Amino acid sequence: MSDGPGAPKLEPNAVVAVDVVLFTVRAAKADEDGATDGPTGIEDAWQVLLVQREDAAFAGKWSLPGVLVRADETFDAAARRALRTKARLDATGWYLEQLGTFGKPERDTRGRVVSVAHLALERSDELTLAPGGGIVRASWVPVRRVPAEALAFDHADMLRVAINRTQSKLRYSWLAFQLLPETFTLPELRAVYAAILDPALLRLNTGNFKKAFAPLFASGALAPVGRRAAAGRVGRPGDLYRFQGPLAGTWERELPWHEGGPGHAS
Amino acid sequence: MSDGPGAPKLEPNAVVAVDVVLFTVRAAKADEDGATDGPTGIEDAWQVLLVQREDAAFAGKWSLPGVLVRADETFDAAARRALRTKARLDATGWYLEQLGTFGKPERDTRGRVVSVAHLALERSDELTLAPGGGIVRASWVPVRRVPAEALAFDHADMLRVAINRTQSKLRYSWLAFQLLPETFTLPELRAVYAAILDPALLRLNTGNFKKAFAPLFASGALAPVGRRAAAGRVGRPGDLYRFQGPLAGTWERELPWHEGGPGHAS
DNA sequence: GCAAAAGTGTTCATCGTACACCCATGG
DNA sequence: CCATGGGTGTACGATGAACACTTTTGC
Repeated sequence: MSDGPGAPKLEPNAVVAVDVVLFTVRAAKADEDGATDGPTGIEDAWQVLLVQREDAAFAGKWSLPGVLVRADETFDAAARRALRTKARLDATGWYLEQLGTFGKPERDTRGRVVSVAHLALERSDELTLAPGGGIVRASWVPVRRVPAEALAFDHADMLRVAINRTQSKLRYSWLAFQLLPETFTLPELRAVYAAILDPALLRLNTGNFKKAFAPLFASGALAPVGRRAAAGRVGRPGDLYRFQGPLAGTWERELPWHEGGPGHAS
Repeated sequence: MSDGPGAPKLEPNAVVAVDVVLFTVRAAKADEDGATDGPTGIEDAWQVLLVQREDAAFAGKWSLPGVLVRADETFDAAARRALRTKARLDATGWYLEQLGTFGKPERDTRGRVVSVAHLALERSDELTLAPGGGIVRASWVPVRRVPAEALAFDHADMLRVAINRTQSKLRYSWLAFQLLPETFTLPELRAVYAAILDPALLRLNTGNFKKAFAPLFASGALAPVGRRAAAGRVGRPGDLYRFQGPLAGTWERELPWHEGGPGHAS
């Protein structure tokens, strides 16, 4: 609802906040925990930013970075401010979209708090996290290892919605390129899809993977640069590519590999 | 954001409301305007509920039904209440989902009004509209004939989002059945898709249309009843079917007919 | 019986998957 | 020079679109 202009001011009836689910894809850290990995751990490369607040009342609880929305502030601005003040991240220009609004009457004990959840995506190679005001810790946590119980409020619900949205959107949009550097190799691109959608994609034939992007190559949205990718440990380094298409665009058709990974025929 | 429990009450900083975009598919009315139709007019069958408020300040403006959210009310409940109090519709059990939240600081002159837009779908054969409190008119308006300028506030934005969401969701979910009676014919089902997605679907071969629902027939979610459909003007009446699957489910694959209608080959 | 509309089955082209082969780098 | 991994091209099978044919109604 929204009422007539010139009418008397309305009485505020709720507290409006924003929370941000910031995803990234980064090498699954083997530090800190030492060597606990069995397989490659590509599925742990998909990570989310979580913060831990000072309040003793929240001992041990993680939460998504969030702030109250200011009087003259858009949701978008508030979401970026949340990243700045809670994790010292400059989110200017980052991909950011609204996820949905969570407003169950009992979700916060301090009154009717309505939170507009947002989804943000950014590559994190060059980012450094630092706890902001009222925060003791800010960390990247593998999405699939987030313990739902350890999240404050209904942040587990928000995360679940963010996961679903990201996975679906990866299928019919060019979201993946937002998680890669300016230039990247096809194997790196494949890693993003594998981390978020299905690890089995890593075992998919390289040729078939490239063919899925044929329309992008045709339209020039995805263009090769110059060979070398600073050779890795072994094997031929991948060719470098650059993405220069509209991020918001959608595919004409869905991506070929549906859930369950490759190997459907025969 | 959301802060610690046991903390002092937070000061409300905004007015939270809900608005509802209620869609239906009904025979494009030829009344009122007399005979203005050239072609079939199937695209006018997709209609949205709009109301006109008493306030002189809004002379001539249409808006989506909406209400302020009460202290202990969920968004869902508020949205259904909006339909009840503005158009005398009992929306119990209707399909209802959250669309997104609109909160630009300047969208309402009476303060910071944040509106959670909702999408509702229901068949309207047995519905009767009646203006509710503060409303002078409640009408079904063909979606493609809604003049953006005639809508109050940012309701045109909400409608646009609702249109896109409905069209996409029609492709990978069973939303269409929500707009049909208990039993219906395949031609009626096709009419829903044609009205919302593409009129060209009406010229699509009946066999191919049915084949698109093969997985539904196989799973038993879509089952035949008994032949007769009370013969129409001419031609053989369609077989009657009943849908009894989960509404929220999604397809394994996308629907075959992509935008642009049939006739892609040769 | 003729036109119109619903429903059934078949054919053909397209596209996704699998597979075989070539190229480049590290040890 | 051999193992490993990236890149290219080809062949087969599944599926969607077009079409020919049957069934049922109104005039």
